[in-house]
Amino acid sequence: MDEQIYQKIARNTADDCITCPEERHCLWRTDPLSDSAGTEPATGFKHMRFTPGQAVVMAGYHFPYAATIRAGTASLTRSLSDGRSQIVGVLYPSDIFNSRPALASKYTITATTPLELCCLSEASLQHRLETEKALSRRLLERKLHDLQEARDWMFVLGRKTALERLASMIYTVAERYSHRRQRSPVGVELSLPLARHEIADYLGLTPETVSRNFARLRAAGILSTNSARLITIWNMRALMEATGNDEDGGPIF
Amino acid sequence: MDEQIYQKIARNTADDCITCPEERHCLWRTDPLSDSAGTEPATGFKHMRFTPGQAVVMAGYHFPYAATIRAGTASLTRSLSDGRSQIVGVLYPSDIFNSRPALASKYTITATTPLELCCLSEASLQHRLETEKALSRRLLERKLHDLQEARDWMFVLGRKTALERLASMIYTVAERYSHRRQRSPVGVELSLPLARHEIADYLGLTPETVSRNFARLRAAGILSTNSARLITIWNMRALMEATGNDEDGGPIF
DNA sequence: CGAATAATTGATCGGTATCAAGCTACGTGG
DNA sequence: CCACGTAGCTTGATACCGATCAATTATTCG
Repeated sequence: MDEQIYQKIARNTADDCITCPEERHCLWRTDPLSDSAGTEPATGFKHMRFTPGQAVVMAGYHFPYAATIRAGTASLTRSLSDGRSQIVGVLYPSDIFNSRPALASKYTITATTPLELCCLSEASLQHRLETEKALSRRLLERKLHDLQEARDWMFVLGRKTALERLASMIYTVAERYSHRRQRSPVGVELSLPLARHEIADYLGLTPETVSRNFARLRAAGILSTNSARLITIWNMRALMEATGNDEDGGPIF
Repeated sequence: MDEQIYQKIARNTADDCITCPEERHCLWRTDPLSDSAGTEPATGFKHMRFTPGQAVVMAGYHFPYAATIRAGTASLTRSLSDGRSQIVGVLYPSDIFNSRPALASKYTITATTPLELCCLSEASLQHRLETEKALSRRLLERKLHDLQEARDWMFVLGRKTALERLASMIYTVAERYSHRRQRSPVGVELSLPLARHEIADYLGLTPETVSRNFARLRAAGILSTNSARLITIWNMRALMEATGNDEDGGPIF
């Protein structure tokens, strides 16, 4: 897959960062404190859309852009030829992937909801990394955060029970979307970014076990499942307790 | 714990980067292509030693240095108050940790063998990040590598069997130390960086299960255990196959 | 409305945890 | 140098959680 193919996918020929819903958190934004602030309008972006289930990159292939998510969610998946697969990261709006576009991707990246990307070519990325001093620092901060997230999830996969894993995922999603979730009279309604089999691959479980543990959370009155993706959390406190995490992350003696 | 306490631990008052075994791979080295090359000799380092089992930092506490490993190994551990714990990373010579010394550590960092660190204070780190252009790029590359390692390990924890996990760990260690491992007439002898209970915490298993699977690898003639830490690998190919990984990491259709 | 796909529920199996008992290696002191 | 004690490692018996296989129900989409 080369750059030409992706040219055809691009829907927005004009750069519309001004109307971008993620403009404030976008890594590609020109820093107001930067030397080039104002002198050079944001340029060189390519916007792409993908439908749920559609692969953005296949493992082992080359995707010639570094990208941020404008809207929707995507998954990073590591697979084995025997069919086992594990989602090693879920990407939400403002997240970055493929930060070294020159190298082949080690993961398959798949849209899990309707997805909009904002892409920057290898050349543009290199140019901006050299001219915008703050960009590499911002990128480093972001990747340090991703690293911490990955390591936190290693604990979930290595040491938590099925119920704790599911509760952990739902709680994380609820926190991630806390600024935009819908409040119904009593509960908190939210749309999960993953289908059941994707949740299973994220939690290191089977879809059946995920289903059974949704049933347990329902039976405990913690949440209800309105449709496959849509749930209402009735007791956020109990959900938090079901994650198995300590009350506060403070030091332990 | 503040800087004064760590002053006392420091054994080497002089900067001996010239004699450092990791000098070639050290992140703190002054880049020969850098602007300040030669003008400013490496300075501001503090060397520390720790004995096996000794904690370098406790989770929730502050360690006022960014550090690289000169010699030995250390573990990054995430723990819960109910006793569950998971090693989320093993640090080898030339690895970096605590790259944001201003923040409290989320992990407990423990020496798993006799450990020698080369530490750089927050102030020195900031200074070097600002004056040495290449440093932040090198640090970013390093952290992107760590992130990939963490995600690869997520697959191990989420989807592999006990035997595959153990084989994966041993194979990784064998690769890591391939440049310095001892070759006996037939086998490859190597010293594991972790004790059994630490291996268990790294693999998301119990020490009993780890032991049983060492027995299985022994029975298969793949390796022998000379002492708790020292093993001889007789069949590297079979060990690789026991990891469950695909032959090559290429794309799958 | 009907077909295909996804999700749920049920029954059984198996792998790893747990509980318990030796064993081994190492350090300490006589 | 050896007796002893301790901690870590190994091995055994049993239990349980989640996987697997199978059937049913729900949902989505043409």
